[in-house]
Amino acid sequence: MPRRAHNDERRETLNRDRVLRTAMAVADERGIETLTMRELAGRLGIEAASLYNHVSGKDDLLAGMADLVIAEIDLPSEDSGWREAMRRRAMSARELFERHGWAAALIDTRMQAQPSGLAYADRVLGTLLRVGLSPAVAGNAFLVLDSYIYGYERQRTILSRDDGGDSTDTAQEVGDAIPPGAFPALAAVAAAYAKQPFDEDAGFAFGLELLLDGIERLLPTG
Amino acid sequence: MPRRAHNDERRETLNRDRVLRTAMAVADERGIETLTMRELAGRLGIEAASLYNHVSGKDDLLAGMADLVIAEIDLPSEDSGWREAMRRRAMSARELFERHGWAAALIDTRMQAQPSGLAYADRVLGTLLRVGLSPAVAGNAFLVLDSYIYGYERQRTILSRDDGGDSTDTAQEVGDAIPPGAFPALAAVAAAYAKQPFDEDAGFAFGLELLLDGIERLLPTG
DNA sequence: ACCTGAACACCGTTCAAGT
DNA sequence: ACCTGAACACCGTTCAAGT
Repeated sequence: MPRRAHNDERRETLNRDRVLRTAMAVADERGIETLTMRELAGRLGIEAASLYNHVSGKDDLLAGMADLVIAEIDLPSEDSGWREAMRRRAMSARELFERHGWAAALIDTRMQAQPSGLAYADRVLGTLLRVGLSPAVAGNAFLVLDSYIYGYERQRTILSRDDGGDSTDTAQEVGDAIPPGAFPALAAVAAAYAKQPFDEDAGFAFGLELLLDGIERLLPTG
Repeated sequence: MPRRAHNDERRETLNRDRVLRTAMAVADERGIETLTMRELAGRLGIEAASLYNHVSGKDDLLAGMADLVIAEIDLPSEDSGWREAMRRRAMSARELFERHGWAAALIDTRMQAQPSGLAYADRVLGTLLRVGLSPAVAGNAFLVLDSYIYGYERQRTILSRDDGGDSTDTAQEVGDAIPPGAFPALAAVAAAYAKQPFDEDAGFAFGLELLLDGIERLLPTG
């Protein structure tokens, strides 16, 4: 019997954090629609009713997951340039959605209600204020950027099916599903992507840089 | 007994369309989260089980609602300029969200699976192809624009609470909720909006025109 | 062809009872 | 303080039975 195992956390101790982490794991592995109180309890080796000792209900559970997931978004250090800072947080959010496919939907609904959401907004707005935007303009820039960043994720998932298939497969399927001759423009685009896959990163950067250009023109020095 | 009433439709006849329209009315009035099969059936004066004669299940019900709601988006006539066409459909989508607050979430998930969604995509892509964009570029432009249009709706609803209160009230609440001194940038922006309300239309147009500018630069003649 | 009644398998949640 | 067992009010859905 070792005095102290390398792994110092006692796995048997159940607390709010372990409940939330396990819930995230369930959502990652089997999808957030399979996350029920009974399923989560089973994973933790307890009864569903016991969960209410650690979270006040399912809404609190989802709020806690949102809080943790927002905290995973990497906010670049304050000394990097504002434009690079906006680019990096956008990229970080997109990486987050790769790890947690359910995150975008949760963040949409609950961003502003979580402590980590306030910290996130404050850091972003602080970066924009520091380079000379007025509070009102900074707020607008923040709104426009995040509309695009989070909106892109939703549209993107429409394009490439949830299945592992890449965008050429999806384009092929869409192309096949179109009644011949009915939607010529859509068929042409689907055919183009079936031949050459859509570059999601480049597609995202295209819109992002346009918005950053516009914000840059609002800076006092520019 | 009149040979034929002005109102030719017999209100008693239940069919898929009337089920879908009633479901939309429930979602409009009480929110989509209150739309249950039992509630809908009650509105129609039948039992929940009878709904399955007209829709194959709740998923089919939501798909049908999405199809109808996408069809409400006004696609401008083909002879107007591409830029005006993009502007008009964006405005039309935003008006749609005023009528049907639940529409954005449904459209996100189901746009591409509905006949009206295919028609919508074909019309938009057709407009972009006609002014000389390649299929691949047109697809990217479509994705970028719709990311912004639908993303803005989600971020906007975060800003202005679902309650009737306008954005100054929300800003005031946010400002009050912030621990004093903790989030100075966020507090400054909230204070600015508490004094002067955020202009949602102008804020939306700011980002939209930036994206349209960028797309315009990709045109062969530009 | 359309509707009903009753049931089924599932939810989130509550609460008295245990330890 | 934390867990269990059993119940409650609700879901979506199925199906035999009616007309």
